[in-house]
Amino acid sequence: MKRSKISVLLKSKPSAETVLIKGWVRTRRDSKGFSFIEINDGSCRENMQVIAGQELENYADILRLSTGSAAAVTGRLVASQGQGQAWEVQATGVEIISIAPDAYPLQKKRHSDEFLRGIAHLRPRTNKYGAAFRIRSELSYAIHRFFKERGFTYIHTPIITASDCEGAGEMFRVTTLNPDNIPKAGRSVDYSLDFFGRQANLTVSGQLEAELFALALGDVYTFGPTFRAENSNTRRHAAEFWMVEPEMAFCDLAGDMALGEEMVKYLVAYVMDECCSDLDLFARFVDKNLMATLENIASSDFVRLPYREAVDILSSATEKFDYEVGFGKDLQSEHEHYLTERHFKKPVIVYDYPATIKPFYMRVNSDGETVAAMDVLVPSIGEIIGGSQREERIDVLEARMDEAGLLRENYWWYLDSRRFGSVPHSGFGLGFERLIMLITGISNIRDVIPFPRTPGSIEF
RNA sequence: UCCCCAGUAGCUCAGUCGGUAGAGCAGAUGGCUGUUAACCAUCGGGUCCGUGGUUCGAGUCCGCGCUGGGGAGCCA
Repeated sequence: MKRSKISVLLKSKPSAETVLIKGWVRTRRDSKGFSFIEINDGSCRENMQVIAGQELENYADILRLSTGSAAAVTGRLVASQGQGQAWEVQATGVEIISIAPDAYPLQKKRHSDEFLRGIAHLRPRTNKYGAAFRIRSELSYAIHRFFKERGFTYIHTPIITASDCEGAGEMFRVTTLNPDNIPKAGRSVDYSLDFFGRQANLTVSGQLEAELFALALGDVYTFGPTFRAENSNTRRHAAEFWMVEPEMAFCDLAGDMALGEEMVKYLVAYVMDECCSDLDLFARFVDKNLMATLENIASSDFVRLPYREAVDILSSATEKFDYEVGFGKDLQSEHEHYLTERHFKKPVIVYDYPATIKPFYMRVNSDGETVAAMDVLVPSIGEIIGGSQREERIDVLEARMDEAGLLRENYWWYLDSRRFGSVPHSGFGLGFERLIMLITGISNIRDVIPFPRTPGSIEF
């Protein structure tokens, strides 16, 4: 018989038909003459309650099924006589696939996130992490669907790159040179002997490559891993994370902001519609205000706030800040929190930042001192999207590169895109893990990545 | 990288003024019951993170280190 997923069985109609389920024992409760076994197969948060009677020939063995053990159960799917679940399986056969010894670290009680991080190979077997990673999967699908519905083309930009993308952060080196015997050309490393014949790194952004494809295919996006070797030790940073980067030809900053807002709302609404059961777990046990927060995001208009006005608001706030506010200074975490959580109480898009604090590729505004940049700030998480209209005028772009100390010859291909058929275009980067944090209420990025990489931590 | 906090049973934690180790859950055994974080009883269970020091005596106080967490910076 073909095995049925519990998620499918729970949605089916009563038929008393014989089914086969396979999964892991979450808990077992014995009664006189029979035993209740809760089986979870990972297809959904809910367990299937199995009734195993003493008439089963291996009943003595069934009583040894401990939490974490694996079993295959054949039986009739019937309406449950008890409270708490609609369905149950009256077992006609229980095959014990494997018994988990007492040393199994997961118990049928709440564990701390810190403890579970230490057993990242087992934590997806818990309700909370199973739900988190199912939502992560659903969100990935929703991202592709969002762009598909809008005619975007999915681009795979390179993971290994030679461009040091305007110093978006420290980069991981990619090399096949022997660290114990590095070839030198004079005092510096002779990269001509390295695999690619020059210095290579893991990508910190697919943006520059995505721009080239936007200027060919119109609307494109990337969705893949990104690497930052920054020594960041916070609940919002990881060395390896996933980023979504749409890039649109013939699009200005207003269109960029509109897409960012539309996308965040779409994804929030998607999970609210499609992941009710998993989301409910987070709303009940992780963040009591989660549903109100999500409804607020899905239904309210995001504030559009020029950087200058943000500075004015912060300057006249009665709140005391540790960091000074002023034109030319970047907004600090405390400022973002104030704007989204206390002043506006909803997502805020700050735009038109001073050119001095933004990278070379952002389009210089007519005032000459600001650039067409925008950050989408959300309560609790802070910056979830950073984007801009790109500088399409080659003379301005080259001047900005010179100011930033970047060598034009290293970006000849990027500059070519402005030389041949350049058009206004815009894009942004959305931190995928931060989005999951926003939607689930999970407060640490290490808990929304299956096997997180952070400074000093790469066990799994 | 900086600042702060924590580390005690398999897990979550308590441990008073410095006086020699506790609870709940988990486990084992028995009982009861269409149960549902099942329940009741009994039992077993400790390198108090490591190291050095103060003291008659350190889980407790002090130094150093390790690990984890929170905040900041950087950013998504």
